[in-house]
Amino acid sequence: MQIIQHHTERSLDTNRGIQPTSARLQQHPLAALDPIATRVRCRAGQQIHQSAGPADHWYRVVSGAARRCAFFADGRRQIVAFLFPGDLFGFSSTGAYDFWVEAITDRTSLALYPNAAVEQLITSDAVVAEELRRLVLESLVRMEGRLLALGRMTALERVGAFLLDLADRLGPVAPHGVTLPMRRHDIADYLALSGETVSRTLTILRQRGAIALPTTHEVQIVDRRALVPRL
Amino acid sequence: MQIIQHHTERSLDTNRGIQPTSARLQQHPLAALDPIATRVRCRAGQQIHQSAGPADHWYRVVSGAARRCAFFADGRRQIVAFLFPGDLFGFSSTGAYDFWVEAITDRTSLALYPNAAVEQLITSDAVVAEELRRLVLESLVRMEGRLLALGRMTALERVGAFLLDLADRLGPVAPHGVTLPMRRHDIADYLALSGETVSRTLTILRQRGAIALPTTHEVQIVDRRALVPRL
DNA sequence: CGATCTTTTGACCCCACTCAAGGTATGTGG
DNA sequence: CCACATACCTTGAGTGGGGTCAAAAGATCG
Repeated sequence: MQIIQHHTERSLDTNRGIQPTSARLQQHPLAALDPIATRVRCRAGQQIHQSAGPADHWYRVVSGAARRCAFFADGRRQIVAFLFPGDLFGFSSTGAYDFWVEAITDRTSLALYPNAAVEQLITSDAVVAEELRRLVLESLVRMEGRLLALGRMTALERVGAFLLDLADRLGPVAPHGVTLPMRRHDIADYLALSGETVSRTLTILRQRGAIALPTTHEVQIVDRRALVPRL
Repeated sequence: MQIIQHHTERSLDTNRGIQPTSARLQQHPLAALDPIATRVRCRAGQQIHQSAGPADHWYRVVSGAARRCAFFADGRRQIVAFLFPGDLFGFSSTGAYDFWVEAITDRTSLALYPNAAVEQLITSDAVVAEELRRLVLESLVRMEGRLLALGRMTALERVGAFLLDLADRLGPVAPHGVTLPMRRHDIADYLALSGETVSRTLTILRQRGAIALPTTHEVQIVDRRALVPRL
């Protein structure tokens, strides 16, 4: 689940005068709480948050990248979501599974918002409440897409869809080149594959001319249609 | 197939007077809208709703059971969720994929609430808004559990977890016996397996003494722990 | 009580996993 | 700047869990 993709264009309100909230939303839904937010910096691999029971904070990724993981007792790992700047998390942390959030890159920084303050903001500010409702619904829809991917797509389709999704999220400006901040093994655990299969699949896509790999962590999308599994 | 019996029986509410919200919530979050709700009855296999674009109604399952499916162009199917009495849906329908909702059993009946009315209720009634927020978050958490299942569980673990989940949802009173309203192939598309594998897996669980199968569609859970993949 | 659909079981196959080895990027100390 | 260590990535060979195809056995219903 990619928790949130911040749609700034939605907030480009022409009426600035009377609505301070919509002006704040040009940044992010919780901007009103920034004065009381805590900032945290992490290095690559560092654990940010472990959910044992309900979270006491909402988190917002400010810069860098993070992964939200679930572990089985025997070591199997599933990455539930990759988190990028603007993404919120923490609100769906129940203690059902062993969820971790870890930084992927050095210099990953986050803002922490106390749960109580967020809940108070939701009840007091209708625009924020609306925006958060939209964000949670959006992450639900994203989740359903991931369900299809993990359930019924082949390795080629999963990797293709992943690259397209990442290109949309990370490079709206340059939609044909993405820098993957995560390792192959992370992609594997995100797509429910093995690291070797991810490698092999990328090689196949390159040989087919669907993508180019200037460096190990840079991907250029050459033939977009070759990556889409027709639904 | 189209919806046939579209008789709008107004809900038979005994208490029509003004009630505090908390009293209404003893029934369900949208109870306040029951007076304007539409009732629909379906037979097995009948299509209830197809999402082409945002839905114009919220739905609540009153009785029976339904499945929410997504289809690929080549026929691959993934059942996103099974819907049972009390479950709400329709709110996460975006046009991204081809989602259908179909009745599983005869005499499945639903209540339809106009989108506009629901949204107005949300903004006007804080308790309802809170309750719905809780429900959406709950379905998000459920979804994350499914992601783990489809991503990293074996066939045995998926079927085991499915039976336990269903027992919790359908038989809180008699936790050791469940009647499965759906066919094997539905379970398969829910768990991202083949129908044959579901059959084989149930046989294995029976042979191991984890479950008993008095009839094809009745399951008794004999050894609960044998069904749990230790997380 | 025959027609049709669903479930079970068997035989075989394939996609992706595992194990393993070699190659490449990254970092560290001299 | 280089030598070395330590990741990480790629590629190959072989295996296995679950898919597909097929047929028989149950269920369901007119």
